[in-house]
Amino acid sequence: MDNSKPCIVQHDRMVLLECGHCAFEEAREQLSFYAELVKSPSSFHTYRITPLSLWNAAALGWSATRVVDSLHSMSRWDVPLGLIQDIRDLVSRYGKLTLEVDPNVPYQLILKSADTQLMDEVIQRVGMLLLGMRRISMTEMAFHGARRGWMKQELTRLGYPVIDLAGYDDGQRLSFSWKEAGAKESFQLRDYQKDAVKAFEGLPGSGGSGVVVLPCGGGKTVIGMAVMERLQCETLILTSNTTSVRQWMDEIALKTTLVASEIGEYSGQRKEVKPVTVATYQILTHRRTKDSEFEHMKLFNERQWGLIIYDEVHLLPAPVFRATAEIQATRRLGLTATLVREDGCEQDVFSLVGPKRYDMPWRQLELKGWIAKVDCVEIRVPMSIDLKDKYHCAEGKHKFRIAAENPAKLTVISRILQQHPQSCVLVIGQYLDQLEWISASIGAPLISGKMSQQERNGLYDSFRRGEVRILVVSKVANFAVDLPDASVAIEVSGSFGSRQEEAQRLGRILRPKSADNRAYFYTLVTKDSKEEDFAIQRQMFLIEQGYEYAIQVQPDPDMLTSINMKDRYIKGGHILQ
DNA sequence: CACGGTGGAA
DNA sequence: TGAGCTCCACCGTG
Repeated sequence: MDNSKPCIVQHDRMVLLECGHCAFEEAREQLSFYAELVKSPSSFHTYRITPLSLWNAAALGWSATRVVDSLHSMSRWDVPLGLIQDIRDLVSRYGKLTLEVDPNVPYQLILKSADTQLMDEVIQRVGMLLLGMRRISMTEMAFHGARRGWMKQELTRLGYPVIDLAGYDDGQRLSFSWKEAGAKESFQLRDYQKDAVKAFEGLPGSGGSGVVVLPCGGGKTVIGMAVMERLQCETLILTSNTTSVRQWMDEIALKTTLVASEIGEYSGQRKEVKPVTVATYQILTHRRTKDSEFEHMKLFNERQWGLIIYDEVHLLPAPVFRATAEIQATRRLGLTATLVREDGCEQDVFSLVGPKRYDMPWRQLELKGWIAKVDCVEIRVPMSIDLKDKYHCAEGKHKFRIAAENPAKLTVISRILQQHPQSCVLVIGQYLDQLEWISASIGAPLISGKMSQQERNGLYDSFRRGEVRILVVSKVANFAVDLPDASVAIEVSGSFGSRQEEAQRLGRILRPKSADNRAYFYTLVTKDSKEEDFAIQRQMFLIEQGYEYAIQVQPDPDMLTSINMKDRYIKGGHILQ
């Protein structure tokens, strides 16, 4: 055993990383390339090496040897031989199969592999299902190009992801450029943004489809536009909501020579199809009734798109995968801050949009000063004795809510507000009752989905101007792209364990700060309740990105204090000005 | 036809 | 494990 090493590598593909070890940071960085974090109890982070995590590494150019060497250099004991073999096997599978066009038969593709045994297996496994597929030699199989996406999906499921070299249609040409240097709007791509664009383009023949992972505030729209600018073609942009649709349109009009008449909005309100069209996912998947057809999917074929951009690709809904399978000859760029999905469709993103081409760890952007340095604190707030009784008597499904709405959280909120007397603060939560109560108690306005868009905008503006220092916000914070930036966020409750949600919320305070470039993220969790477990699950993604949550445990309650507090509220008095 | 409100879907 | 929010289509108004 070698205690100078931070990891324990197990034969079941799990890797335990000791927190607080002096080589922790470096090991975390290495693991982030080829493993995914699955658990993070206090003393050891648990990573899992999965086929998909290895294939994404392979797509970034990692060899099996490099993965094994990396593990070996961090492992306390010898890396299990079985695991080494697994890694060699899995990594080698990536690219055993390639997809190319048949130079002789139009619309025909050829699946190739030097491994004839593998070819036999593929024929056996997918051959029956696919009409018109035929073997043309020991190492080659031909099929119709319309099945390209379907084939890639099947082969990934089979465990042999194919490298797609069949190329792309360039689509209708569209000439434009960045607004010229010297103009007021001119700007420079940051180095990492240039790298991301280059990584997406790949070497000639490869690239042209895949995912770029960047934190909130990393400039994803800029990367999308930069890819468009390189390709000079008509482009379809899909994104999550109408505000984001307008943002894309505004950004494009502002930074490029494209003019408004060339940029269309395809949403519930407008149905424009122009050389650059921005649409919501929701309109594509909209159906009048449960089993009528998707009437807007035709958008994919309404023009000769040369590029499709999937903004927030982690939200891509299942029916859009199906449509995506049919347009594999079109270049595809996925953009996201968190490639993790809670529904296990990572594999479909991988096979249909493409592998991860670029990933910038959040902490590296922080070091360079592109985003704020954030202190994350988890505060464990005990329940009063009354509440403990209520909690233990409640049925399973009510327990979580009782814990989440623990009124003792209010004292902590007040204390935090006092600690940051000058800062702009967002109080973010899940339950409207709780938020209304908090809003009334601290005398700060509440923004929820009930509030009209106009009223929201008014409050956003006051907040931006500094007239309102504290905003209480519901789940609107998860969606509202126009919510102003703050430097302190207090999460008072959250949903079961959505890693995405936590990332979104942290993203609200990541924009660089003028003075010391620091921000604070507090998450309030009721001690000894189910909420603790969900909090851990939520935090997973950010821990994977290298954030650490300092844990503060509040002393057990003085029962009188919390009763007093409730009385004061009921009498309508504000606890804090 | 521009609205605001309602109900269904995810 | 479920509450909350958004988006879309429809249907009234004036």
